[in-house]
Amino acid sequence: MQMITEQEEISRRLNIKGYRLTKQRLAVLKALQSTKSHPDANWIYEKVRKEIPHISPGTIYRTLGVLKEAGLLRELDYGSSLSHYDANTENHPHIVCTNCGRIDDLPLSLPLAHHAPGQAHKLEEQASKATDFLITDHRLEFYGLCPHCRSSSAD
Amino acid sequence: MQMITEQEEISRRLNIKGYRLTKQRLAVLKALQSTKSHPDANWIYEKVRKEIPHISPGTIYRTLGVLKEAGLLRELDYGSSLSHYDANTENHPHIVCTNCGRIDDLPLSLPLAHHAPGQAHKLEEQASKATDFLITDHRLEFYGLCPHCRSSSAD
DNA sequence: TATAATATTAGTAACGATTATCATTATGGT
DNA sequence: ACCATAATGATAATCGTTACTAATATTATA
Repeated sequence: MQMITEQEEISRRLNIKGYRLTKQRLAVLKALQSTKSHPDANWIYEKVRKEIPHISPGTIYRTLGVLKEAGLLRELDYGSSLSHYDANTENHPHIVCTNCGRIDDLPLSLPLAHHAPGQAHKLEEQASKATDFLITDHRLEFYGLCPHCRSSSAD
Repeated sequence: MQMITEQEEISRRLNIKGYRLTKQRLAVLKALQSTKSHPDANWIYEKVRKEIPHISPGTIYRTLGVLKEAGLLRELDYGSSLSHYDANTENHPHIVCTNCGRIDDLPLSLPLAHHAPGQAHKLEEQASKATDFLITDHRLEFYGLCPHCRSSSAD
C-alpha cells in the first residue's frame, strides 16, 4: 500500500498539464486552503507576501490561472468580466456561451420550475432557512456552448 | 379611464428617484429593449451612437446606473467585478454579502437538494432539455447582507 | 415667457484589476 | 553538475469603468 503526500498529489496534478510545483504555487494554494472566505487575488497576494515578500501580483494571477487549469481551485467569476444588461427586471436564469459570450434566457421547463420568474421569492425563502444572511436576490446561470459555437468548434 | 404612454411611465419611474428623462436615457433604454441578447455597455454605446453620434461612453455608464436604480433594467454582474477563488472545486452555491463582499458557502438544506454538490450534473441535465446550448457548468448565487452588515446597517 | 436653480451631458483624465513583456532565476531530467 | 525549459519579479501596457469639469439642457417659479 503506497502513500503519497498531499504535496506529491499537487505536484502530480500540475505535471499532468506540464506545470512545475514551485514554492510560490504551493504558498498560493495553501493561502487559499487556509480560509473559507473565497478571497480575491489581492487578499491572496497580501497573505502570501508575508511568507514570500518579493512575490509580485503578476505571479499571483499567473499562479491562480495555473492552479485552475490543474483543477486545484475554482474561479468564481467566469467569462468576460464586463457587466451585461437586461431590460427584463424579473429574475430569471440565463445560459452563457463561454466561447462567444452570447447570453440567452433559459426557456423554462418543468424540472426547473423553482427558478421560474415569480418563484424567485420562494427559492430565496428556502435559502434563507439555511443561512444567517438576509437574502435579497439570487442568480442562476448555466454555462456552455451555444448552438453556433457548438458546431463550429467541431474542428 | 386614464391612459399613460410608455414614455410617461418611464419618466414617472425616473422622477420617483429624482431623475429626469432625457433623450439619451430614452435611447439607451430603447436600445436595450430592442434586443434579447443581454448586451454589454459597449454594444449599447455603438447602438445608441447611430442615433446620438456625440454621446460619450461615460453617459452610457451613468445612464445604465440611473436606469438600474429606477428599476428599468437589471445588471447581470453584481457586486465587485473581481474574481474570487475557492479551493473547493466542486460546484456549490454561495451567498455574497452585497455590503462587505464576504462570500460564504450556502449550507444546504433539503429544499435546495437540487443544488447539492454531486447533484450538479443532474441540474445541468435538466437545463439541457430546455435549450440547444451544450451545458457544461452552472452557478447559483444568493445575494444579501451577512450577519455583521445586517446588524450594523440598522442605523 | 424670462429667470433662476438644478440636473445632465460630452470630453477628457484618472483609476484599478488584470495581462503581457522580458531579462534573470529556479526547476527537473540526464 | 549541466542543459533545456519553465517560472519569477519588475515594470509597462491594456481596457472597462469612474471621476471631474465646464458647457448645456431641463424643470420649477415668478
